[in-house]
Amino acid sequence: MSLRHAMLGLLAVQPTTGYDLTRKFDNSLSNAWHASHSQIYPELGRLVDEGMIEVVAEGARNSKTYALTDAGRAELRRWLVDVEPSRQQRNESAVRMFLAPRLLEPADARVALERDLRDVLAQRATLEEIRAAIAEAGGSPFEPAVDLGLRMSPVMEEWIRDQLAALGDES
Amino acid sequence: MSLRHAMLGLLAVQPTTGYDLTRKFDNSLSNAWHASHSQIYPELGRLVDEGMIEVVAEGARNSKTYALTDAGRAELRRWLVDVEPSRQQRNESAVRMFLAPRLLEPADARVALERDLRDVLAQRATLEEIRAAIAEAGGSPFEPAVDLGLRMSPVMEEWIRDQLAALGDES
DNA sequence: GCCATCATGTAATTAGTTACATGATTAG
DNA sequence: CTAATCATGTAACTAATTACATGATGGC
Repeated sequence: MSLRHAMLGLLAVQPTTGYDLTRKFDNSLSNAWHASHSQIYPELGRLVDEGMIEVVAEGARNSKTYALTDAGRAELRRWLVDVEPSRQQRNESAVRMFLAPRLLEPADARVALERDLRDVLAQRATLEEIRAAIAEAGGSPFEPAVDLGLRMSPVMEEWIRDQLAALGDES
Repeated sequence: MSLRHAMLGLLAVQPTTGYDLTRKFDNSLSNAWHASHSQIYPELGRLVDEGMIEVVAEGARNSKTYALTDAGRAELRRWLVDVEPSRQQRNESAVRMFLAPRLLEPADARVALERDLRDVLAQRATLEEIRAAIAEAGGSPFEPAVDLGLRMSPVMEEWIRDQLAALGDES
Protein backbone atom coordinates (compact mmCIF):
# COMPACT_ATOMS: atom_id res chain seq x y z
CA MET A 1 0.00 0.00 0.00
CA SER A 2 2.13 2.89 -1.26
CA LEU A 3 -0.71 5.41 -1.16
CA ARG A 4 -0.50 5.60 2.59
CA HIS A 5 3.26 6.03 2.60
CA ALA A 6 3.23 8.56 -0.21
CA MET A 7 0.70 10.54 1.85
CA LEU A 8 2.80 10.25 4.98
CA GLY A 9 5.79 11.41 2.94
CA LEU A 10 4.01 14.47 1.61
CA LEU A 11 2.75 15.34 5.10
CA ALA A 12 6.25 14.85 6.52
CA VAL A 13 7.57 17.52 4.19
CA GLN A 14 4.84 19.93 5.16
CA PRO A 15 1.43 19.90 6.89
CA THR A 16 -1.20 19.94 4.17
CA THR A 17 -4.94 19.72 3.50
CA GLY A 18 -6.59 16.84 1.67
CA TYR A 19 -7.27 19.14 -1.23
CA ASP A 20 -3.62 20.12 -1.54
CA LEU A 21 -2.50 16.52 -1.23
CA THR A 22 -4.71 15.73 -4.19
CA ARG A 23 -3.05 18.47 -6.22
CA LYS A 24 0.41 17.29 -5.28
CA PHE A 25 -0.38 13.78 -6.49
CA ASP A 26 -1.52 15.33 -9.76
CA ASN A 27 1.48 17.62 -10.14
CA SER A 28 4.84 16.94 -8.58
CA LEU A 29 4.11 13.26 -7.87
CA SER A 30 2.41 12.46 -11.16
CA ASN A 31 5.33 10.34 -12.38
CA ALA A 32 5.35 8.19 -9.33
CA TRP A 33 1.85 7.59 -8.03
CA HIS A 34 -1.70 8.48 -8.92
CA ALA A 35 -4.44 9.01 -6.36
CA SER A 36 -7.79 10.77 -6.52
CA HIS A 37 -9.52 12.70 -3.77
CA SER A 38 -12.05 9.92 -3.23
CA GLN A 39 -9.19 7.70 -2.13
CA ILE A 40 -7.30 10.37 -0.22
CA TYR A 41 -10.05 11.53 2.14
CA PRO A 42 -10.96 8.10 3.50
CA GLU A 43 -7.27 7.27 3.90
CA LEU A 44 -6.75 10.50 5.86
CA GLY A 45 -9.53 9.33 8.15
CA ARG A 46 -7.91 5.95 8.66
CA LEU A 47 -4.50 7.52 9.33
CA VAL A 48 -6.05 9.74 11.99
CA ASP A 49 -7.78 6.71 13.56
CA GLU A 50 -4.46 4.90 13.68
CA GLY A 51 -2.68 7.88 15.22
CA MET A 52 -0.29 8.39 12.28
CA ILE A 53 -1.45 11.94 11.55
CA GLU A 54 -3.51 14.61 13.28
CA VAL A 55 -5.44 17.74 12.41
CA VAL A 56 -3.26 20.72 13.29
CA ALA A 57 -5.43 23.51 11.89
CA GLU A 58 -8.90 24.15 10.52
CA GLY A 59 -9.27 26.93 8.01
CA ALA A 60 -11.71 28.57 5.69
CA ARG A 61 -14.21 26.41 3.75
CA ASN A 62 -14.07 23.66 6.36
CA SER A 63 -10.53 22.82 5.36
CA LYS A 64 -8.42 20.71 7.68
CA THR A 65 -4.64 20.72 7.75
CA TYR A 66 -2.99 17.45 8.72
CA ALA A 67 0.50 16.81 10.06
CA LEU A 68 2.46 13.70 10.97
CA THR A 69 2.59 12.44 14.54
CA ASP A 70 5.65 10.70 15.97
CA ALA A 71 3.99 7.38 15.18
CA GLY A 72 3.54 8.49 11.58
CA ARG A 73 7.17 9.53 11.29
CA ALA A 74 8.25 6.18 12.72
CA GLU A 75 6.04 4.29 10.28
CA LEU A 76 7.38 6.26 7.35
CA ARG A 77 10.98 5.63 8.36
CA ARG A 78 10.24 1.94 8.88
CA TRP A 79 8.75 1.67 5.42
CA LEU A 80 11.64 3.45 3.72
CA VAL A 81 14.44 1.73 5.60
CA ASP A 82 13.19 -1.74 6.57
CA VAL A 83 10.64 -2.84 3.99
CA GLU A 84 11.81 -4.52 0.80
CA PRO A 85 10.55 -2.43 -2.08
CA SER A 86 8.22 -3.92 -4.64
CA ARG A 87 9.33 -3.34 -8.21
CA GLN A 88 5.90 -3.83 -9.69
CA GLN A 89 4.64 -1.03 -11.78
CA ARG A 90 1.67 -0.22 -13.94
CA ASN A 91 2.10 2.11 -16.83
CA GLU A 92 -0.62 2.11 -19.45
CA SER A 93 1.40 4.30 -21.83
CA ALA A 94 4.19 1.75 -21.85
CA VAL A 95 1.73 -1.04 -22.71
CA ARG A 96 0.39 0.97 -25.62
CA MET A 97 3.78 2.13 -26.84
CA PHE A 98 5.04 -1.37 -27.10
CA LEU A 99 1.92 -2.97 -28.58
CA ALA A 100 1.15 -0.37 -31.24
CA PRO A 101 4.17 -0.87 -33.52
CA ARG A 102 3.99 -4.67 -33.18
CA LEU A 103 0.32 -5.17 -33.85
CA LEU A 104 -1.08 -2.39 -35.96
CA GLU A 105 -0.80 -1.72 -39.64
CA PRO A 106 1.86 0.94 -40.26
CA ALA A 107 -0.71 3.70 -40.82
CA ASP A 108 -2.56 2.94 -37.56
CA ALA A 109 0.70 2.49 -35.70
CA ARG A 110 1.87 5.88 -36.87
CA VAL A 111 -1.34 7.50 -35.59
CA ALA A 112 -0.96 5.81 -32.20
CA LEU A 113 2.77 6.57 -31.86
CA GLU A 114 2.37 10.17 -32.88
CA ARG A 115 -0.26 10.63 -30.24
CA ASP A 116 2.06 9.02 -27.70
CA LEU A 117 4.79 11.40 -28.78
CA ARG A 118 2.52 14.42 -28.38
CA ASP A 119 1.62 13.11 -24.93
CA VAL A 120 5.24 12.76 -23.89
CA LEU A 121 6.04 16.28 -25.06
CA ALA A 122 2.94 17.70 -23.38
CA GLN A 123 3.79 16.02 -20.13
CA ARG A 124 7.33 17.33 -20.32
CA ALA A 125 5.98 20.85 -20.83
CA THR A 126 3.75 20.39 -17.77
CA LEU A 127 6.68 19.19 -15.68
CA GLU A 128 8.78 22.12 -16.81
CA GLU A 129 6.02 24.51 -15.78
CA ILE A 130 5.84 22.86 -12.38
CA ARG A 131 9.60 23.09 -12.02
CA ALA A 132 9.58 26.74 -12.98
CA ALA A 133 6.82 27.44 -10.46
CA ILE A 134 8.77 25.63 -7.76
CA ALA A 135 11.97 27.49 -8.60
CA GLU A 136 10.13 30.81 -8.46
CA ALA A 137 8.78 29.89 -5.04
CA GLY A 138 12.35 29.39 -3.84
CA GLY A 139 12.70 25.66 -4.35
CA SER A 140 10.91 22.82 -2.62
CA PRO A 141 11.53 19.23 -1.63
CA PHE A 142 9.24 18.09 -4.44
CA GLU A 143 11.56 19.30 -7.13
CA PRO A 144 13.47 16.00 -7.30
CA ALA A 145 10.36 14.02 -8.23
CA VAL A 146 9.75 16.42 -11.09
CA ASP A 147 13.39 16.19 -12.04
CA LEU A 148 13.21 12.41 -12.30
CA GLY A 149 10.26 12.73 -14.66
CA LEU A 150 12.12 15.24 -16.77
CA ARG A 151 15.08 12.91 -17.07
CA MET A 152 12.86 10.03 -18.21
CA SER A 153 11.05 12.08 -20.80
CA PRO A 154 13.80 12.25 -23.47
CA VAL A 155 14.27 8.48 -23.26
CA MET A 156 10.59 7.95 -24.03
CA GLU A 157 10.75 10.48 -26.83
CA GLU A 158 13.75 8.80 -28.41
CA TRP A 159 12.11 5.38 -28.10
CA ILE A 160 8.96 6.53 -29.87
CA ARG A 161 10.97 8.27 -32.60
CA ASP A 162 12.93 5.05 -33.14
CA GLN A 163 9.68 3.10 -33.51
CA LEU A 164 8.38 5.65 -35.99
CA ALA A 165 11.62 5.47 -37.95
CA ALA A 166 11.40 1.67 -38.05
CA LEU A 167 7.86 1.96 -39.43
CA GLY A 168 9.15 4.28 -42.13
CA ASP A 169 11.75 1.72 -43.18
CA GLU A 170 9.06 -0.85 -43.77
CA SER A 171 6.89 1.26 -46.02
CA MET B 1 -8.63 -1.64 -17.67
CA SER B 2 -5.24 -2.20 -19.29
CA LEU B 3 -4.94 -5.78 -18.08
CA ARG B 4 -7.46 -6.92 -20.63
CA HIS B 5 -5.77 -5.05 -23.47
CA ALA B 6 -2.31 -6.15 -22.48
CA MET B 7 -3.60 -9.74 -22.54
CA LEU B 8 -5.25 -9.24 -25.93
CA GLY B 9 -1.97 -7.77 -27.16
CA LEU B 10 0.07 -10.71 -26.00
CA LEU B 11 -2.41 -13.14 -27.53
CA ALA B 12 -2.41 -11.16 -30.78
CA VAL B 13 1.31 -11.72 -31.11
CA GLN B 14 0.97 -15.43 -30.50
CA PRO B 15 -1.61 -17.87 -29.11
CA THR B 16 -0.60 -18.64 -25.53
CA THR B 17 -1.66 -20.46 -22.37
CA GLY B 18 -2.61 -18.70 -19.14
CA TYR B 19 0.56 -19.97 -17.57
CA ASP B 20 2.74 -18.49 -20.31
CA LEU B 21 0.86 -15.19 -20.19
CA THR B 22 1.71 -15.03 -16.50
CA ARG B 23 5.38 -15.52 -17.28
CA LYS B 24 5.34 -12.88 -20.00
CA PHE B 25 3.89 -10.35 -17.58
CA ASP B 26 6.73 -11.22 -15.20
CA ASN B 27 9.45 -11.10 -17.82
CA SER B 28 9.19 -9.11 -21.02
CA LEU B 29 6.31 -6.95 -19.79
CA SER B 30 7.59 -6.36 -16.26
CA ASN B 31 8.37 -2.69 -16.96
CA ALA B 32 4.92 -1.93 -18.21
CA TRP B 33 2.30 -3.91 -16.33
CA HIS B 34 2.10 -6.39 -13.49
CA ALA B 35 -0.49 -9.13 -13.27
CA SER B 36 -0.63 -12.35 -11.30
CA HIS B 37 -2.15 -15.64 -12.37
CA SER B 38 -5.11 -15.19 -10.03
CA GLN B 39 -6.09 -12.18 -12.07
CA ILE B 40 -5.23 -13.65 -15.45
CA TYR B 41 -7.32 -16.85 -15.31
CA PRO B 42 -10.62 -15.19 -14.43
CA GLU B 43 -10.00 -12.53 -17.07
CA LEU B 44 -9.37 -15.25 -19.68
CA GLY B 45 -12.75 -16.68 -18.75
CA ARG B 46 -14.47 -13.32 -19.17
CA LEU B 47 -12.76 -12.71 -22.52
CA VAL B 48 -13.99 -16.09 -23.75
CA ASP B 49 -17.52 -15.28 -22.54
CA GLU B 50 -17.41 -12.00 -24.44
CA GLY B 51 -16.12 -13.65 -27.60
CA MET B 52 -12.79 -11.79 -27.65
CA ILE B 53 -10.67 -14.93 -27.47
CA GLU B 54 -11.16 -18.67 -27.89
CA VAL B 55 -9.45 -21.91 -26.93
CA VAL B 56 -7.55 -23.15 -29.97
CA ALA B 57 -5.74 -26.10 -28.41
CA GLU B 58 -5.69 -28.22 -25.27
CA GLY B 59 -2.38 -29.76 -24.33
CA ALA B 60 -0.65 -31.72 -21.62
CA ARG B 61 -1.42 -30.98 -17.96
CA ASN B 62 -4.85 -29.63 -18.82
CA SER B 63 -3.29 -26.62 -20.46
CA LYS B 64 -5.41 -24.48 -22.76
CA THR B 65 -4.05 -22.31 -25.54
CA TYR B 66 -6.01 -19.17 -26.32
CA ALA B 67 -6.04 -17.04 -29.46
CA LEU B 68 -7.75 -13.80 -30.48
CA THR B 69 -11.01 -13.85 -32.39
CA ASP B 70 -11.87 -11.16 -34.94
CA ALA B 71 -13.85 -9.37 -32.23
CA GLY B 72 -10.76 -9.43 -30.01
CA ARG B 73 -8.58 -8.01 -32.77
CA ALA B 74 -11.13 -5.26 -33.40
CA GLU B 75 -11.30 -4.39 -29.72
CA LEU B 76 -7.51 -4.23 -29.46
CA ARG B 77 -7.23 -1.97 -32.48
CA ARG B 78 -10.03 0.24 -31.14
CA TRP B 79 -8.22 0.61 -27.83
CA LEU B 80 -4.87 1.43 -29.41
CA VAL B 81 -6.16 3.80 -32.07
CA ASP B 82 -9.33 5.41 -30.70
CA VAL B 83 -9.07 5.55 -26.92
CA GLU B 84 -7.28 8.44 -25.29
CA PRO B 85 -4.45 6.97 -23.25
CA SER B 86 -4.33 7.53 -19.51
CA ARG B 87 -0.99 8.76 -18.27
CA GLN B 88 -1.52 7.60 -14.74
CA GLN B 89 1.12 5.36 -13.37
CA ARG B 90 2.03 3.70 -10.13
CA ASN B 91 5.63 3.08 -9.35
CA GLU B 92 6.49 2.30 -5.76
CA SER B 93 10.24 2.54 -6.39
CA ALA B 94 9.83 6.08 -7.64
CA VAL B 95 7.90 7.04 -4.48
CA ARG B 96 10.66 5.64 -2.30
CA MET B 97 13.49 7.09 -4.34
CA PHE B 98 12.12 10.55 -4.05
CA LEU B 99 11.07 10.43 -0.40
CA ALA B 100 14.21 8.83 1.05
CA PRO B 101 16.72 11.64 0.42
CA ARG B 102 14.20 14.32 1.46
CA LEU B 103 12.98 12.81 4.68
CA LEU B 104 15.58 10.53 6.20
CA GLU B 105 18.74 11.31 8.09
CA PRO B 106 21.73 11.00 5.75
CA ALA B 107 22.75 7.60 7.16
CA ASP B 108 19.27 6.11 6.69
CA ALA B 109 18.90 7.75 3.30
CA ARG B 110 22.17 6.22 2.18
CA VAL B 111 20.95 2.75 3.22
CA ALA B 112 17.69 3.20 1.33
CA LEU B 113 19.28 4.66 -1.80
CA GLU B 114 21.97 2.01 -1.94
CA ARG B 115 19.31 -0.64 -1.82
CA ASP B 116 17.43 1.13 -4.61
CA LEU B 117 20.64 1.21 -6.62
CA ARG B 118 21.21 -2.51 -6.13
CA ASP B 119 17.62 -3.08 -7.24
CA VAL B 120 18.04 -1.04 -10.40
CA LEU B 121 21.22 -2.91 -11.30
CA ALA B 122 19.64 -6.28 -10.52
CA GLN B 123 16.64 -5.49 -12.67
CA ARG B 124 18.88 -4.39 -15.50
CA ALA B 125 20.76 -7.69 -15.26
CA THR B 126 17.43 -9.55 -15.43
CA LEU B 127 16.35 -7.59 -18.49
CA GLU B 128 19.68 -8.28 -20.16
CA GLU B 129 19.26 -11.98 -19.55
CA ILE B 130 15.79 -11.85 -21.05
CA ARG B 131 17.08 -9.96 -24.04
CA ALA B 132 19.89 -12.46 -24.54
CA ALA B 133 17.42 -15.35 -24.33
CA ILE B 134 15.16 -13.67 -26.89
CA ALA B 135 18.08 -12.99 -29.22
CA GLU B 136 19.20 -16.60 -28.97
CA ALA B 137 15.69 -17.71 -29.88
CA GLY B 138 15.91 -15.63 -33.04
CA GLY B 139 14.23 -12.43 -31.88
CA SER B 140 10.65 -11.86 -30.79
CA PRO B 141 8.07 -9.08 -30.77
CA PHE B 142 8.58 -8.69 -27.03
CA GLU B 143 12.11 -7.45 -27.38
CA PRO B 144 11.04 -3.77 -27.68
CA ALA B 145 9.38 -3.81 -24.26
CA VAL B 146 12.60 -5.12 -22.77
CA ASP B 147 14.57 -2.55 -24.72
CA LEU B 148 12.50 0.30 -23.29
CA GLY B 149 13.27 -0.95 -19.77
CA LEU B 150 16.96 -1.14 -20.57
CA ARG B 151 16.96 2.44 -21.80
CA MET B 152 15.28 3.69 -18.62
CA SER B 153 17.64 1.87 -16.32
CA PRO B 154 20.72 4.12 -16.71
CA VAL B 155 18.58 7.20 -16.04
CA MET B 156 17.42 5.70 -12.75
CA GLU B 157 20.97 4.73 -11.86
CA GLU B 158 22.29 8.21 -12.54
CA TRP B 159 19.47 9.78 -10.55
CA ILE B 160 20.22 7.64 -7.51
CA ARG B 161 23.95 8.30 -7.78
CA ASP B 162 23.24 12.03 -7.90
CA GLN B 163 21.11 11.76 -4.76
CA LEU B 164 23.89 9.83 -3.01
CA ALA B 165 26.45 12.42 -4.09
CA ALA B 166 24.23 15.22 -2.74
CA LEU B 167 24.04 13.39 0.59
CA GLY B 168 27.83 13.19 0.66
CA ASP B 169 28.10 16.93 0.18
CA GLU B 170 26.00 17.55 3.25
CA SER B 171 27.99 15.40 5.62
C1' DG C 1 -25.99 37.41 -7.85
C1' DC C 2 -23.49 33.95 -10.13
C1' DC C 3 -19.66 31.34 -11.75
C1' DA C 4 -15.21 29.24 -10.86
C1' DT C 5 -12.67 27.13 -7.73
C1' DC C 6 -11.81 25.52 -3.13
C1' DA C 7 -12.91 21.85 -0.12
C1' DT C 8 -14.68 17.55 1.67
C1' DG C 9 -17.06 13.60 1.73
C1' DT C 10 -19.80 8.79 0.47
C1' DA C 11 -21.69 4.76 -2.42
C1' DA C 12 -21.40 1.37 -5.79
C1' DT C 13 -18.59 -1.02 -8.64
C1' DT C 14 -14.37 -2.90 -10.55
C1' DA C 15 -9.44 -4.16 -10.19
C1' DG C 16 -5.83 -6.32 -7.78
C1' DT C 17 -3.57 -9.06 -3.84
C1' DT C 18 -2.88 -12.83 -0.86
C1' DA C 19 -3.85 -17.15 0.48
C1' DC C 20 -5.79 -21.51 -0.34
C1' DA C 21 -6.26 -25.65 -3.26
C1' DT C 22 -5.34 -29.29 -6.51
C1' DG C 23 -3.61 -32.16 -10.10
C1' DA C 24 -0.16 -33.48 -14.17
C1' DT C 25 4.44 -34.22 -15.90
C1' DT C 26 9.31 -34.62 -16.01
C1' DA C 27 14.00 -35.03 -14.46
C1' DG C 28 16.99 -37.10 -11.39
C1' DC D 1 9.67 -42.31 -5.99
C1' DT D 2 9.94 -37.75 -5.06
C1' DA D 3 10.90 -32.98 -5.69
C1' DA D 4 10.52 -29.24 -8.91
C1' DT D 5 7.95 -27.17 -12.12
C1' DC D 6 4.00 -26.87 -15.09
C1' DA D 7 -0.72 -25.64 -15.05
C1' DT D 8 -5.21 -24.01 -13.55
C1' DG D 9 -8.41 -22.44 -10.62
C1' DT D 10 -11.26 -20.06 -6.39
C1' DA D 11 -12.18 -17.26 -2.01
C1' DA D 12 -11.58 -13.51 0.97
C1' DC D 13 -9.96 -9.27 1.32
C1' DT D 14 -8.01 -4.68 0.13
C1' DA D 15 -7.21 -0.91 -3.20
C1' DA D 16 -8.85 2.06 -6.73
C1' DT D 17 -12.30 4.12 -9.93
C1' DT D 18 -16.44 6.35 -11.13
C1' DA D 19 -20.29 8.65 -10.00
C1' DC D 20 -22.95 11.09 -6.80
C1' DA D 21 -23.42 14.84 -3.42
C1' DT D 22 -22.91 19.17 -0.96
C1' DG D 23 -21.36 23.44 0.84
C1' DA D 24 -17.97 27.71 1.30
C1' DT D 25 -15.53 31.60 -0.57
C1' DG D 26 -13.86 35.09 -3.63
C1' DG D 27 -13.79 37.70 -7.81
C1' DC D 28 -16.39 39.98 -11.24
